[in-house]
Amino acid sequence: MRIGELSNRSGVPVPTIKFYVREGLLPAGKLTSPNQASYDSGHERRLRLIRALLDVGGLSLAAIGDVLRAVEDPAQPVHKVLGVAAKRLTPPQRDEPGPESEDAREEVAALLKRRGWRAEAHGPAGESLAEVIVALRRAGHGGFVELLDDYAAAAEPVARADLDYVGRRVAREDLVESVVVGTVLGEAMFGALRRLAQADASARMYDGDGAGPGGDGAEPRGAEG
Amino acid sequence: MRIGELSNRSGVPVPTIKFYVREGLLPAGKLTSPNQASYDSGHERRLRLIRALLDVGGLSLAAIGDVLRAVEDPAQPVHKVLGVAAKRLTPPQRDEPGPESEDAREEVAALLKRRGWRAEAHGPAGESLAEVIVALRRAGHGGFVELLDDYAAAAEPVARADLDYVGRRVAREDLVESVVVGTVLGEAMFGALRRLAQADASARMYDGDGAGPGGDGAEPRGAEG
DNA sequence: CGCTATCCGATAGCGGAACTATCTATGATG
DNA sequence: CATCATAGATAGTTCCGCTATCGGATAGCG
Repeated sequence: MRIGELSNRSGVPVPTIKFYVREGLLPAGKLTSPNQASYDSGHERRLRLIRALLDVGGLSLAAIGDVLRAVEDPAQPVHKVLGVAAKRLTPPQRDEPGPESEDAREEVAALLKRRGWRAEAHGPAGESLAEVIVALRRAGHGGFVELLDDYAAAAEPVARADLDYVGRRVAREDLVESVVVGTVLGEAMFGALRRLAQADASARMYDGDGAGPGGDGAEPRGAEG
Repeated sequence: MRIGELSNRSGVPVPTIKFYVREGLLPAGKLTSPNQASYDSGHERRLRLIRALLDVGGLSLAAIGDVLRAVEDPAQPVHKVLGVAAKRLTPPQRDEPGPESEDAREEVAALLKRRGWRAEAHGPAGESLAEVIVALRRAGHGGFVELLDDYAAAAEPVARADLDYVGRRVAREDLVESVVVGTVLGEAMFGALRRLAQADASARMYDGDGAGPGGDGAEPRGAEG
């Protein structure tokens, strides 16, 4: 297919497709003549993946580029690709280290030990956890950190489900892509579910189980949607 | 204190503080003379909150402004503030609705029913869940949607923990702020934990159960290709 | 009283991200 | 043959989150 059709199918404007090619996010079409290139379903799929990671996953184009290149590189072990995805999922920190960071890092390490997790406390995920802890404390909500273990307990079955989904893949590239999609879009999915579950818990708490003081009283209907 | 000290304490440059004031994120200092204003610990706290939501939570300044104004408005019921936070947590969608969105929305409604959640299927959280589902399908990973129930099950205890934390607050503004912080920073916290748990699960799966170091960071000895 | 550091408030500029517009040359298509 | 889409290149645009600079006023010190 030509670029116009690719644009129609994917909903991405032609100039944007060209831009993505320039940025190395999308392989160029196969030139059939000096001013004509043909694109296939692989391009379409890639384009949809880019948009998903961009719009829903919230990754930057630079991050997407890194991830996609890692996915395509057969020399990259799976967990390294995941590492790239994880690193680029969170914006770069801008704090200087400081002693509070040290404390937070130790807490992360202690948590890993407590739960017997085989993960590097100083990898990207551990670092971003430490950053969150620091940020919570600095914002005056250090108490929230007490929920760490509850959160960690909930994260285990989620991670198992992720890996289970991934485990059904056969081809390496499929597998790696699944990991990335699962990590990035799964985060968005869980976030939305969590907010729904919060709404439910909040409705029960503030409306009571059928009526109640409600705290504020501007609730037209407590349930359903 | 004067602006210089506020800057030193919070680590935010003076021009940036002024900028935040201009943007309505931070109340202006109390003028003691035409060119002198004094700031208090409330300003400092607010500043730390802004930075936490910005750096770790990934909210935009505009979103933070909306949230903070909602927090400060005593007329806003708690769940509305949460709604603002939830809405601004996810970037605005840019898809036209289409039939796939309709399917996804129905799936969300069905999920809520299945789990007996009292939440609005068409509120911001429900909408973003539907968007994630659409994005997964469009990216060719519709299978991931099968994990919805596993994810939802894990989200329940997390939401309970959140509400439990929030429930310990007394003053309304404290309470609302806790909800926001919990929602926004909690998401980052869970995301990091999930990636750690994935690293653990992945290490067990790919390295075998007693082999070497797992994790997603730098692998000293090449585990594979 | 003078001196300098700081401050307020306002305006303008900057750098990065993600496009978007325009242009030329060339070949595809009816 | 005329029109149209395309490749490839360069330049421009919009938004965001600051950052720099400036004019005037004041603080506080000797």
